Amino acid sequence: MSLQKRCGLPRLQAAKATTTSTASTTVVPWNSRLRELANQCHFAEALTLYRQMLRSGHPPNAFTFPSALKSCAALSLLVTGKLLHGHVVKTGCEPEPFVQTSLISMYCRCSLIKNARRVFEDNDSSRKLTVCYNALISGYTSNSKISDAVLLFRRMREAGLSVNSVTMLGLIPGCIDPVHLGLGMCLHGCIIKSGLDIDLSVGNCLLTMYVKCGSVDYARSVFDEMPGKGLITWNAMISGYAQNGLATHVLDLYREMEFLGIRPDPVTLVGVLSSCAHLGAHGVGREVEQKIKFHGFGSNTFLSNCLINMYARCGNLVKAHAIFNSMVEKSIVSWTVIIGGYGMHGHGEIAVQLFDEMVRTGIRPDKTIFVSVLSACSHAGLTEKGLEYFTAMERKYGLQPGPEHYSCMVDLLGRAGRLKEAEDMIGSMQVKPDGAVWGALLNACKIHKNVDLAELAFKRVIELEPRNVGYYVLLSNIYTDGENLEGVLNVRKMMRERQLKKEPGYSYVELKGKVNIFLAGDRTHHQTVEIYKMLYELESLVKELDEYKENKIQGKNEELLISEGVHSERLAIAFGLLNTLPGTEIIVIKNLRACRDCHLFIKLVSKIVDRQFIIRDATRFHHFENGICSCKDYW
DNA sequence: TTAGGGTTAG
Repeated sequence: MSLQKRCGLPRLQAAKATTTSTASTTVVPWNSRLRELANQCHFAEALTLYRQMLRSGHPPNAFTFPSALKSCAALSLLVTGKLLHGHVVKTGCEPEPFVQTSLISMYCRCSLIKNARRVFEDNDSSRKLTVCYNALISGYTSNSKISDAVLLFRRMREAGLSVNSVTMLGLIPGCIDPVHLGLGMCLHGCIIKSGLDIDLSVGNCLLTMYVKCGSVDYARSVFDEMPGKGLITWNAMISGYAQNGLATHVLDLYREMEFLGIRPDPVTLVGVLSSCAHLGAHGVGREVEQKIKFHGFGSNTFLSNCLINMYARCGNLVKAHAIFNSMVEKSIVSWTVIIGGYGMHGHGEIAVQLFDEMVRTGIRPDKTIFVSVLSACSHAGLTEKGLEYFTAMERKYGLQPGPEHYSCMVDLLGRAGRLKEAEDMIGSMQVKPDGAVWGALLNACKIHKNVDLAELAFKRVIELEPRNVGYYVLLSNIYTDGENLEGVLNVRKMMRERQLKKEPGYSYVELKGKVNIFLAGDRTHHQTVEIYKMLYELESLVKELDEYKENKIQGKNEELLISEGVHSERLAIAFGLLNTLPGTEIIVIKNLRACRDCHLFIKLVSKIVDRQFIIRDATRFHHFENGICSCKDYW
């Protein structure tokens, strides 16, 4: 069957299109409508109109093809695109630079770079305009062929063609990988030299490039130096900070934006909410929820998903579930975040029920939701259920498990004490195990005090992630548990040799929408003097407690022999006490696990002052029950 | 009348 018949397009009469012919004047209203539809992203309708146009005997001309080809490109309709190419040739429109550009762009969008190149090379060089080069450069970049894009860029300059902002917008996204940062910086130099840095889109694109390369400081200097910032600029910087885990920077920038009276859009608020979730900044999150209502973004599924995630991570599952229930259209992400929320707080049964309910509503699970549900099973001790889901994942849904699923399974079996099965599962993996898989086994060895297997897991995990301090700490703690001092010293020696240091622990308290961060021994806060005074008083009061004194004297409970010190948690507690009224709930968030010492300190302080303290780990809520962490930390 | 580009959740 011919391509034309397959696509339902009528045979085209050869008709030379010139702007002066009588035929072309009759097609003007068709072309206008076609362009209108394509510009409004009604691509399928645009192609239907194109077919109608041909059937009614109106031959297309050079003004018809760009809109039709753009529609094919947007819908990735390569067969129709090739057919249109045939029409272009038949009507003699091929040399037209605008048509040529549209053809190049269509082939690039359909990932047929060779055809795009052929169109480009087959044409007379005198008709190759900047736009043609731009289309092919952008095509190379979006098909991960950055070196070809650069070669073409050089050729373009050698041909004496002018380079404009769109050329740069085509090239820069090719440098979004840290390995291409050098090239990106060269382009940045070129941009400044040619004065294109004043273009808002170029600035936004450069900023995004630095963000994706992880060079947030460079991104910030581009941001600061941009003469006119648009909403996209603010959003790019906010989501850039969020993607790089710099949540406090996100909140500061959002405050600045508010101060300047710039109205946020849903994209801004997505970045802000993900940072609130990261920090456990419940208050700012609530404020953002009000803003969402105020601006009428309530029906935005992205934002609802972010709100659910934020409330769930801040421990407010009631609110998270209420938002989830109120959503008219729930996406798979909505189900993933609510299931993940219940899972991370140890409510595995609810997570499992929700998963089954989702499947009943006809949503097909994807790989990500299996991570949520498997990890929920693992934290709630639902071992058999987890194994059942893991089998169904491949057999029923045809999803090949990745390392992230195996690490959940190793964790699940490991926590249940089935260490041999966990080890065998790693051995049976179709994909290469990553650090998290061996790390899960190492963690299980700590729980079940299996030193031999721990040493093997440590050996493997260190091969994969030699600079991850957490694993050294874990092994050292395993040795401490087994009273193996030599082992502890060996780990410390290894760390010294490799110049590894444990990441400093910090704590934060959110107050009146501002996140107040403290490091151990921190003296940078503007209330430092009052905080230290308060901490000193608290420590003295704790020692006065009968409970403390009695245990100390009789040596009944070693746990109550807490040490003195300016731990970050204690500074956060003192700060919270200074700035809140009696009866308030103070949530202290930790970046790493809070030490047992600090949990005891909080417990005793709570007896003296009328405040309710909750200490939460920013990423690992499941280690805490009723605000008390069950993990020991000997460092 | 015509083409090429930048920010978004689990």
